[in-house]
Amino acid sequence: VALNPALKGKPVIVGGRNGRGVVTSASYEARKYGVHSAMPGFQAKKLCPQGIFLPTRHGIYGEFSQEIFTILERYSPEVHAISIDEGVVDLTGTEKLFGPPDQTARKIIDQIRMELRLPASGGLSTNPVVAKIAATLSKPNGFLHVPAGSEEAFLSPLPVESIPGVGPKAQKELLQRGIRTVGELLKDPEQSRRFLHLNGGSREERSHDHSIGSETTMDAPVEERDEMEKVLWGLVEHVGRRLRTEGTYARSITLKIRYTNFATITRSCTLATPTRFDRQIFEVANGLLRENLSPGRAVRLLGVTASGLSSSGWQESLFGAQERRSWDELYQGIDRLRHKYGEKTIGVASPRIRTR
DNA sequence: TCTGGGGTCCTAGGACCC
DNA sequence: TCTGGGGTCCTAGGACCC
Repeated sequence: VALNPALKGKPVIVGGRNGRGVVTSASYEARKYGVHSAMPGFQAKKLCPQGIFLPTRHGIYGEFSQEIFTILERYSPEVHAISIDEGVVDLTGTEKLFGPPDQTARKIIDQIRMELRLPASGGLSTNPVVAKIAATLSKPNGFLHVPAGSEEAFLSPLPVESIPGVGPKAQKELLQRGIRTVGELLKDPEQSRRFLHLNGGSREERSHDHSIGSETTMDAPVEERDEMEKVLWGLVEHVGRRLRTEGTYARSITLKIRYTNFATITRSCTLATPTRFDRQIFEVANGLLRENLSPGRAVRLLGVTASGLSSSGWQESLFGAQERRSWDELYQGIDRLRHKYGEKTIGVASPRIRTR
């Protein structure tokens, strides 16, 4: 709607076109028909045939995301991204500059609405998790303040699935113990520890081990090894490029295979030497494919993920620093050419790499 | 009509070390 | 004679989030 005001008030469904794929997002008008994110496209079409189906536009989302965080950072240096469109702002100590936190929070939300013409909601509390729950409850376009001291009273009547991290499985498990609300959960110390991380740092504040991955569902199931290798190369080039632009090396490579019956396996391999180079990543991923692919079964998805990332793979490297540097230079050149002339400009001479 | 793609976190078992 | 306890790393799978 920010880009096309004519869509205001219409049932808009992003993603899930052609019956393939799933819904990424749906406007409130579309949700009235039961359409929601992660729903298969054909189902959304059935529920809401008059829906306006739009393709996803990731570049645009990233641009809006940056603008959102630029606004958040006007009010505090302590801004933590929870996702592409959600952030936690620590307003501790900002009273002298901006006034009472609840007024500041409202101002932030207003600025996002006015400057970016995006709907925005927010929550304010003494704890990031409580603030997030409050923000979710205030949707759409609301604001909810949970003052200090009233946190427990606010949380107690809420269903356990209001807690971030409590999904259908956990909800069912808790129900079997007779726990429906957060208040009931709070009476059970063991279950509270499992699901409610109000102290000791919120989920989004804990240190995390980055990973960079790429996966794709093929247009049609693939049985030919040659074709799988071509797909794998595309994924590896994507991952390799991202490793290089982020200046990191990966110590582990994980291959993901999903068969047509949706059975999914992952197989990983940790290297002696961290890498960011397409050929090496491909060697590892293709080796994992060779060793783990069930013969004769058609594959619908392949994925490659790099993890155990570090910017300083050098010390532990078994490679000579010199050799590594020349590889780095080679791939810098490849990335420049691809950036300048397009992705198809330069590729490997042959996707068949001999492994020793 | 089949079910995306990007991630993080947790668990559990086994190898290995001291 | 039949087997401790603590810790780390690696692997695989699954829950969950947006």
